[in-house]
Amino acid sequence: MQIREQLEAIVDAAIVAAISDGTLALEAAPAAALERPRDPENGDWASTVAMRSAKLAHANPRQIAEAIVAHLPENETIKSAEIAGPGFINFRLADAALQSVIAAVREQRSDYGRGTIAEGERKVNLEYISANPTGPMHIGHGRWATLGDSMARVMRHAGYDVYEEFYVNDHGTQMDVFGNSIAVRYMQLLGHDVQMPEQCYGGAYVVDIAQGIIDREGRAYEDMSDDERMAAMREIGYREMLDDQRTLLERFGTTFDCWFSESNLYAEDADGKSAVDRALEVMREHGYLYEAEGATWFRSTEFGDDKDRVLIKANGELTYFTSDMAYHYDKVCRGFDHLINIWGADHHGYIKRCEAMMEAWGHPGMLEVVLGQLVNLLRNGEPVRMSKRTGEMVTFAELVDEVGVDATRYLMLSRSSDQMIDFDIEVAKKQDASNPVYYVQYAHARICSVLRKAAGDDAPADELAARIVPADADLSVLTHESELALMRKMDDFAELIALAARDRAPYRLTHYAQELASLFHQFYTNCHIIGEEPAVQNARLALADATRIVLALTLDLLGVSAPERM
RNA sequence: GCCCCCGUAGCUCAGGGGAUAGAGCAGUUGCCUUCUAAGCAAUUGGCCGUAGGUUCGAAUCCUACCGGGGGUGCCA
Repeated sequence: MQIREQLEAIVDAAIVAAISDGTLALEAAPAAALERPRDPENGDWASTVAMRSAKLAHANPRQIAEAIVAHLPENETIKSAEIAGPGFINFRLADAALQSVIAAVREQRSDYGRGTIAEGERKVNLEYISANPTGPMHIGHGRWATLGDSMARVMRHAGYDVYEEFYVNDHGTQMDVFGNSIAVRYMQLLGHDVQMPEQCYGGAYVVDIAQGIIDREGRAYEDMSDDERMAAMREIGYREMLDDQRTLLERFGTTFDCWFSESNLYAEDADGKSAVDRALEVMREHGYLYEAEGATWFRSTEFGDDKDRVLIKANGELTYFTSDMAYHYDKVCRGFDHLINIWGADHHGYIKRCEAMMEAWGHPGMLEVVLGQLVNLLRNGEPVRMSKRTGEMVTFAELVDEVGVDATRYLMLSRSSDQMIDFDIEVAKKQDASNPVYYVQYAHARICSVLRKAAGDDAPADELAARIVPADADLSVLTHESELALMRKMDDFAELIALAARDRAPYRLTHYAQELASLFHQFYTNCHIIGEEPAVQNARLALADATRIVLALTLDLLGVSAPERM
């Protein structure tokens, strides 16, 4: 049990006791209302319950606080409880209570801070990136990749059952346009005088794809009809783009449980019906479809949307929204408790209609859209739009090539998703103190170095720790302020995970990692480890090892590596 | 017009209704013959955009306004 939970139970008991013997005039027991004081002078934990319940209890907060303190049961957790200011109850923890964190971390290892989520909320579908397979991913996709991946890791640690999904938009006219773009380039490269039509994909990568086809298969497609050639090139280009995306994301450490193909929504089953047909049917049964101006509309204004939305255009084609409706209907049918989509801020106008369709099916609130603000790419403070190599938009792949996975992930994650990011390539590349990722990794590497030194050999850190740090080390000698501060911070971990998961806010872990690293560096400076008398050395090694475990775990949840040497 | 995000130190940003608003960077100054100086310590720096409201208590919640960014297709 976490220290906070123990303390909460003790305070709850005191409140109940004060109420039952009439000292406190309240009908129901208020919550313990514990928080970490900003200033450590005010104790390890503080309760604001006295001030919160002053009105209901018709008493002044300090009196209430006194009543609660007087009823605190015997325990080994609290060293002192004093009343301060307008009615805070400031608790100081017994050293032994704080020290128990070290044993807990070293025992639970990568399970430290794991939580549980109740059935009925647990199964979550998380869809993110979903870049079109018609071109390379850009910087924004990099942000969603990092955010989605880390969110999944953090939510899993908090106890959610997260299913990660990438929606592949491989249906629709854009694919034909893409195929045609490659075909035109192909013919041009073979010396034919054909013009690239308007609204085609003009990027250099399209030429690369066409050249690749020529390199592998030569003139095999030269004599086909335009339609046949377009269809063939569409398939080749699609495979190539999808492979590129998968390869890059794997290298970036982001994997999916499912790559969901949009075209599958149009595949007919034994009854000759597709997922799209069925989704439309269900919506019609619910009575939210109508015909007007030759088109079929979804009455989304019923649920607060600005205007109704077209599903079937007057020319008989389906809109993109119809695909999305079928896709989400499919997700609902697959039995998730909750659906989360990560979108760029430029898609925010699309949210209302999607929420509307969920509500129309009787699942209000089931879809949650996490909007991420966009990324501005800079180099030395100057905006960069163009890649030096291609003269086009800098791609995500180029960014990872230049900056590296760890620094890219850390910087993308270090800001709240509703904060716009100015990503400066040159700053990201710096391997010095201005780059927080190295500060955190350095703390981890430093601990590993201490373990190596203490053991006298170069085995991996886990092995060294198991060998040289006794599991039952006497921790009572750890009473230095920088030792206690480190333990307090580690005790905050479970709560951090629960909050970061709840708020879909993995960026909080970057701040935590920096704080923990900073506290370790202070401890390292103030408290020597190797060469102290054995009891002290063992206890400090245990503390350092626990810090190593929590740092590595935090970095892992961010998808950032924890190097043992730097 | 309507919708979303942002406005806190010179810069980039934290701040789950609580005490004297924090961190990193940048600036200044110290600390390596001892476990990694990619480190530590000290110091400079604030009408929390403005005005109201709710509250015992507001940077935090509500309303209006000001400033910056984005969105508002029978496109995909």
